[in-house]
Amino acid sequence: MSYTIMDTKRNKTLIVIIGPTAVGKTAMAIKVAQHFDTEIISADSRQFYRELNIGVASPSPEELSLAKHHFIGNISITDTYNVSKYETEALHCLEEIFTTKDTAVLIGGSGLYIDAVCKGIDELPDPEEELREDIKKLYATEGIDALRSQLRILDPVYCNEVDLANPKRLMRAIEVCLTTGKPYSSLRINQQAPRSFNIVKIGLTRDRELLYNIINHRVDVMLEMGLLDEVKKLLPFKELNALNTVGYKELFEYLEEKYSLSEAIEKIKINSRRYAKRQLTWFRRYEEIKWFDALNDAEIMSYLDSTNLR
RNA sequence: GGCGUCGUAGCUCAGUUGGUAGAGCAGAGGACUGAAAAUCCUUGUGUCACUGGUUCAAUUCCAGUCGAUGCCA
Repeated sequence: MSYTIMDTKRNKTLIVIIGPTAVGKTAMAIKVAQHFDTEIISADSRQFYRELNIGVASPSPEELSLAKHHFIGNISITDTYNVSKYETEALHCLEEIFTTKDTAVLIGGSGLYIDAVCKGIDELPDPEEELREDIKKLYATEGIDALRSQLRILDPVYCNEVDLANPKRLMRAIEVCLTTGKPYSSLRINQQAPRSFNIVKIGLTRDRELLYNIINHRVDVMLEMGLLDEVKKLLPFKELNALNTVGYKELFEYLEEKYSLSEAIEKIKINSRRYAKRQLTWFRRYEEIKWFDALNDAEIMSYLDSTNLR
């Protein structure tokens, strides 16, 4: 019995492709998927939304036709979604793929979502909308000190670990304490979840200055492709979390005449660069990862082949 | 060509009544457990344009040179 399980695990591999925005992940994922004749699971927290296309650099219809993609445009900006749901769905999807394939490709830039699939996340309650609204209100009216003193009562242990300047962290902790009746810290076990497949991580990178040039240029291309029209249509939804997104929030400000179009475009470029930088910071802590120049497909393929995937 | 103003961090500029300088932005580093393209933290040494002069000491005062800019011809 246990023999079968072990044997199964030995034969299934998830190839995880990560890297900063605009580095060329989409194209590489397709090549890898074609090479191993398999499917792609996206871990991009903005490409989930079917209403967001140009601004989040979703794969084009042509690209989508080259390999089967999952989690691209699978939900709407009005849906409530989170890492936990994603983890569940992605694992189901993987299981499905592994019934006919030995390999699958996970690709994306959202570190938290990558980790959810690779390591799992702790059992925590989903937010209750009313409670979250109440806590937000507390913060809005009484400020961050109110959150701190509230949390100090509910979970003094977590108070010593958390960044007390970060309102979102404080609000979530309070929320979890209140819904479970337990301290948030007692539920944060951070235990590696068992996974029935092997994981091979490869990171795509490029020279920083070059990457920034690519990002800047890609923003201009997005505008040429009609990003502004896409954003105009979404203006009524600007308060949704899904639209608190680089490329959209800046153009909303332009449409509301808070600054000029060229200022908005410059801000999109700056925020995209910073996003890339934050992604790199996150990915740098991965130890079991091999980094490649994003253009070096030959080397990547031979590395993947040599890891005995087939 | 003449007169004036300016030349300080990658950019925009402040400042030093003479004791070698500081803001914003950009950039860099970091954190990250159901909002994550989110949210938050840390981070400023640079020939003070160049060459001389005065001075114990010049980025600061003086002269010249170069560059930018404005006005006049």
